[in-house]
Amino acid sequence: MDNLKSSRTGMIFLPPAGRGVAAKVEPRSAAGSQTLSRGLDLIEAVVQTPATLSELSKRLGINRSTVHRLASALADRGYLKLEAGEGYMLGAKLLELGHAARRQINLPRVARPHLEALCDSTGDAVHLGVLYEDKALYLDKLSGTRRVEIGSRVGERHPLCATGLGKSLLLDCSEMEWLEIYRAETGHGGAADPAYAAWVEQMRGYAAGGYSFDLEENEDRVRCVGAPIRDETGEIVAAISVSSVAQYMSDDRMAGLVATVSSTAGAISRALGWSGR
Amino acid sequence: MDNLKSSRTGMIFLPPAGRGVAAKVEPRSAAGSQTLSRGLDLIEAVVQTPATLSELSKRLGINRSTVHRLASALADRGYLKLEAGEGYMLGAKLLELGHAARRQINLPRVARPHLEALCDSTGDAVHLGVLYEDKALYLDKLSGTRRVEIGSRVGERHPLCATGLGKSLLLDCSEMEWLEIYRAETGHGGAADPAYAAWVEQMRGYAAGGYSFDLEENEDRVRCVGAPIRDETGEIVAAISVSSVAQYMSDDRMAGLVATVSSTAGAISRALGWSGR
DNA sequence: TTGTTTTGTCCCGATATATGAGATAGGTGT
DNA sequence: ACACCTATCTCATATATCGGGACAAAACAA
Repeated sequence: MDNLKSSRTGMIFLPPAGRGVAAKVEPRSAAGSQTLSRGLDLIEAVVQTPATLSELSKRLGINRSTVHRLASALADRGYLKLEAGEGYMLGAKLLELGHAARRQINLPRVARPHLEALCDSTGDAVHLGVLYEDKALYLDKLSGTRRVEIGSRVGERHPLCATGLGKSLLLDCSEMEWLEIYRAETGHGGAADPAYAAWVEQMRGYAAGGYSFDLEENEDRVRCVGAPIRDETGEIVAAISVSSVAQYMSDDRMAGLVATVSSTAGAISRALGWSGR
Repeated sequence: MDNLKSSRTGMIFLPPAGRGVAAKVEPRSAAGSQTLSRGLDLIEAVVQTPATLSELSKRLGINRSTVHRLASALADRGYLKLEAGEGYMLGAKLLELGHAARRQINLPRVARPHLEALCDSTGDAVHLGVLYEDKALYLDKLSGTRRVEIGSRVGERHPLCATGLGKSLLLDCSEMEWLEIYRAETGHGGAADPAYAAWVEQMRGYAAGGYSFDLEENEDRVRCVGAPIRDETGEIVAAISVSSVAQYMSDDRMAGLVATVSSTAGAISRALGWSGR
């Protein structure tokens, strides 16, 4: 049985998370404030699965009394909820705060420092973009330190199938969606189209590796390395790319850039609440 | 200017929240643990707008040193983030926790106790439902204590336009959407249709009041009072209704039930992170 | 430039505060 | 009936928190 999903609201009602065996969680650095840190440990100990008081006490290595005091304080304020027969679980306040956080955390500002670091370390032009109306919309651009300037501006929309950034936005799509998008963008494509077959073959490799290349496809003599940015749901919500003219972008250098770009994309993802990999 | 919204991901990038004058926040009950409570106060103090150390110190009436220790502890763990020139703002960890909370909090379980209380206090049948494929899908049902049984089951799908529960699911829709849904469901409707005009007139009243009635429209001799349930975004994600045969549902009694049903719906909404009204 | 007022960060003694052992009460299952 | 599980409460101890104050750096004004 598939999950019930309200077609209009998009809210999903999942079955209660299973009560698997929870690994002993190593409490984080008690930096600064023990009590506060323990309280946060408590919240995070319940992320995977609800737990009773003594379970939490064992996991965190804290006295039951202390756990009780902290947990009830958290429950009083809605950060946890004591469910009868289930123990403590995450509370509704966290939904509210998560929503508030999403309003405050905006992608361009969060990404900026990471993009600057990437630009400094590579010397090339760096782009940030999102999917918008079946195009890659550029939200930020940093010119590299090379002589040559890459001709692109914030606010411009570029093709999805022919740019490194655009391809990264599509890495999680199904092959059916790839076909649909490719057709919409190029006007051709299909099982019999050799150009499409080659493109899909490339995309499979990119999807498996979590990065993407642009080999002078969109603009002559311009090559890019792209990587996707994910939010707290794991969904791809944006992408970055490093671009330069072909003379600075040998195959070897591009292969080496993959790790760098992926690492930056991962850091931005984590700043958006992503907790994967 | 409208906000950029990725058509595929649905993620919205809002401009940074304005730095309005923030009212002095009265710290909640320091029940149990002062340190932990203050830490949580700190988080909640930056929900509306980012704030500097001394701003927070003033607002909460806590020494700057203490605020600094707590705030850096929170920042270390991602609950807050110190943005240069902006002060402290909500951190990415809250996105992660909000997402985890959404997986744990499932509507039927959260709603159950409230529905039971409502059923006990009214004596009538109580339903919980969501929008699913242009119908109202019943997720839970409690039979009342009356002799007569309302014939409906969990898992059934009922019309949107002719039930109290269904109408409540539609309260936030635009009039254009109302027309569309009404047409799809009844096969008629339009500016010239007197039945549709009357229906829309009723819906306007319901939308303004935040409740809905079913006056023997769906099933003969059955009347209902419905109210919408909202999540942390304020969106209507479900609805409840109280149903009984007409002999127990005088106009006066229905008018009186509005407050009761709305109150229950509000309580469930708050358990889903809603912070409105 | 210089002076003024922010910002975040750090230190350290006094004491308020969190801690944890243990006891209690209410369930649940055998 | 029992044993064993919850969550909750009390209280003496000492520890971790508190807050005054000092600091460097940055932002701002003159």
